[in-house]
Amino acid sequence: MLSMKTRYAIKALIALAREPNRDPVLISSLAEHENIPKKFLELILLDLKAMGILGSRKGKHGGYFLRLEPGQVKLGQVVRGIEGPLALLQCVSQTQYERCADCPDEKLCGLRLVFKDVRDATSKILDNTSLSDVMARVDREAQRSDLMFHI
Amino acid sequence: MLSMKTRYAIKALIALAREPNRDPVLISSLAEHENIPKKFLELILLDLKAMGILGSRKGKHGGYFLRLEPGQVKLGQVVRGIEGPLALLQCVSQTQYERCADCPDEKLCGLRLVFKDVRDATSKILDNTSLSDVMARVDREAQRSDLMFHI
DNA sequence: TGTATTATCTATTATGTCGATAGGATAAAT
DNA sequence: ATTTATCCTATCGACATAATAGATAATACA
Repeated sequence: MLSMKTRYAIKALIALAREPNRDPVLISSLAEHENIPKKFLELILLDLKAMGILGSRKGKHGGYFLRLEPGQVKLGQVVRGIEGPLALLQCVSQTQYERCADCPDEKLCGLRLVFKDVRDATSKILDNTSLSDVMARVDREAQRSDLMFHI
Repeated sequence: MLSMKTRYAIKALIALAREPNRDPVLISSLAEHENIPKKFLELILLDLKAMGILGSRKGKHGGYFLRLEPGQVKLGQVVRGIEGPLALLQCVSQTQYERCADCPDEKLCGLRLVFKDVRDATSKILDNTSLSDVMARVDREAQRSDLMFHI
């Protein structure tokens, strides 16, 4: 299961991606609109800034803003940065590989073979889905249900 | 990441699936061969028994044995039973669906749309991979590396 | 019947992570 | 200088994880 932290992170990013002029958005306003505890959100945004995804400005007219194009920010990067590796086993992680302590022969580990497939499938999706993809899907869905409503 | 418990469970199941005559295997022998803390393994096997996958016999000549055909035991079932839902979000879980507390409109949640795809991809793999599939892949891999050795 | 053998049950422990909060330090604008 | 905001460090309680301990119940066999 994804942690709250990761979910908040993605929600915040999508909200910031929807901001028209890349104007800085206040933490408090973001927290309020997205229903995220403010103090918790502070830490999350700080992380996202450290990852190079967000920029910030202090003082009046300050806040957080997207530093990259929404199409450039992939969910895979965000999840890895906040949550940790996508893989379900360390020994199949690309970014955080680590040998299993007790594994006698990694080549012959059945779990590893299967969960490598799982990881590949997961990263294939998350590394090819950007913030704009997510927004586009939501918008399409919104349009669809709006159409349904008018029948 | 998968918990140790789940990893131990799958390893134990594969070991039991390799047992030729479905003879009961001692917890202690299983624990030793698979490098699993014995007392911990006890609890795991108990769970697998409750799930109907294993049977057991007490006393002399007792132990645990597979109750189903290795081809019938899917990794998806095992992971769900020990670890919990495959989905990364409750709101896309088939077996443990639960609405997100704060979500204003589930239909229009971008996360949900993406992580439903991830769940589908994951369960497509794990629900179609049985213990015999895992064994077969390992055996094939063993043969391959054995061949390499003899060149 | 008795005894060794083995799984079963219940409780407990240590350690760590998660979600969240608190309070002050720092930087920018006016 | 003062206000406005992010930035930083520390801390909290609740829960999960990985493992251990010890007593109980069932079975085989002599």
